[in-house]
Amino acid sequence: MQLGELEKMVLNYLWEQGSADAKQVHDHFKKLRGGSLNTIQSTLDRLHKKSILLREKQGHAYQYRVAKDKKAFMGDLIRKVTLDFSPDNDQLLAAFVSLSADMDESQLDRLEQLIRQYREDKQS
Amino acid sequence: MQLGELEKMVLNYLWEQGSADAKQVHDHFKKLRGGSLNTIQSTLDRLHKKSILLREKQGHAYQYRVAKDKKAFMGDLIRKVTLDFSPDNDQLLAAFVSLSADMDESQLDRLEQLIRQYREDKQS
DNA sequence: TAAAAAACCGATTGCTCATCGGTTTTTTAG
DNA sequence: CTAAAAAACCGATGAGCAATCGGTTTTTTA
Repeated sequence: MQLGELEKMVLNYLWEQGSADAKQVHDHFKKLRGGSLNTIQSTLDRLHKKSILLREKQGHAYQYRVAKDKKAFMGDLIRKVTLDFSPDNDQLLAAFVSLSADMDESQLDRLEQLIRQYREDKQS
Repeated sequence: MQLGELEKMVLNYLWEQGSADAKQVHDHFKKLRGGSLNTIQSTLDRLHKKSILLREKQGHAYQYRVAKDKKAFMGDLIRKVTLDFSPDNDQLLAAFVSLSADMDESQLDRLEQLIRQYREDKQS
């Protein structure tokens, strides 16, 4: 399962908006990139079939929203692209630190803080 | 740019071996999954064109090796799939911690240790 | 220098995303 | 209640890319 350019844009829009129907999404994107309502419709449908979007009939039209919040979604994405290359978490950690090569002190602080927080959450 | 199944397997093999020519790669995979030498050849070529593999004529045939080590490669991969969803690093960090939800204490320890080490390396 | 090995080229197949026309179903307004 | 409008659904087309491999050219080597 692979995300296309429009799909990614739609996801970002839906995270911003919380939820929206096809028309709203189309209204937003027709200025930015054109394309018919049908294209948006089928993109929403594709994402829904992939279980990335949830939908619910709210009055007349389906309201779509992303099933997971952004950080969980990104976490899954990272795990997915990573899994083919490292069964264990150790190399994932190493990759992450390598990725952090352009992070500054404050961001490393923040990462440490997140780890602490995560440990606390875990305890409860 | 997107990696296929065979391409990923070849990459893993090359990280294990350090380097190999088409024949060696084919010998390895024909048991596991069949396929002709030509298929391996063009897969190596495709990866080479993508600049993921380096090659150098060593005697008769090209020796292929992965341009980056595994952790740098994975780091790049993570950054790539992530970039479409978060311009800033903050959400990447959050995603990573969310991904870590199934990590145990010892792995969190290890992550902290890697951060410390990274900070030291940075200083020099 | 001829045979063997390797590299290269190009065609085919099988995905999947993007796109949209047309049809059916549902909603709504008169 | 029914006709028009809106929304959903269906199916076709085109583009892009990985996998596959046959055939040809180039290079190596015995």
